[in-house]
Amino acid sequence: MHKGTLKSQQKASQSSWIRTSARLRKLQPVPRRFYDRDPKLVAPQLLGKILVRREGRKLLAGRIVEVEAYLGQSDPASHAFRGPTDRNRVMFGPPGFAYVYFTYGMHYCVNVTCLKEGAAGAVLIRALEPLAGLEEMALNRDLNLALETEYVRVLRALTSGPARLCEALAITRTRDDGKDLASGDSDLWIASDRARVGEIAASPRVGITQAADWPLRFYIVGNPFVSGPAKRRT
DNA sequence: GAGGAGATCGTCT
DNA sequence: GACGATCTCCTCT
Repeated sequence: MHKGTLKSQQKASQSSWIRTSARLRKLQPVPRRFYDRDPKLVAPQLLGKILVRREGRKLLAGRIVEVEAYLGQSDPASHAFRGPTDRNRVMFGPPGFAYVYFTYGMHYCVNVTCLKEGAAGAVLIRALEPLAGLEEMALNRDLNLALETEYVRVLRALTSGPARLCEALAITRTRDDGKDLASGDSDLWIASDRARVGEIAASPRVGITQAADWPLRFYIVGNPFVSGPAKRRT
């Protein structure tokens, strides 16, 4: 996508969301039964849903544009492959909850749990298209959205990656691991505005060494907020 | 634009 | 003690 096009489209999208942010507060969370299925089915249908963070009176929100499915104890790449531990305990609980883990000594990543209690599927949220609370997200990421010349680059860097989006939405293990994402009473939840999603593609998951060729990464084709180099985004 | 290396610490073996 | 569901910066082409 042309940089100018991205900028104008995003600004239009953002302003329309600011006008309708009251509507966001009224959106129903995606119900728990949605997650009570095979992560392979949940993952592509999670695209287009909205991850919402409440920070006091402010709402930070982004549309999910890239995910990965992890199949639990049948998946060598899953943290749950070797059974329950202190770290992955949430994955073995009921569906629709946040599994937040810490990796590479400095990053958090967030999953939503799938399948009934005892089975450990999850979907990793890899990228968001920012919709509301962009200034707060930039602040959380220690980035500056005010620089006109840097706007497009900074905008894309806000939430295009699993650790980036966690930083933007201030998601940490201490604060959010085990949080109910299917409840509007939570300060972190997933909502649906029934927006149309474009073409969806599947590819191998990123950054893993086991089951590295399983096509369990799903993303919206052509969306500029999908993570990774341009050749991986389309 | 592509590729490589360093950062940094929780988790697991 | 080794590794990792990552990101950023720097160098090279």
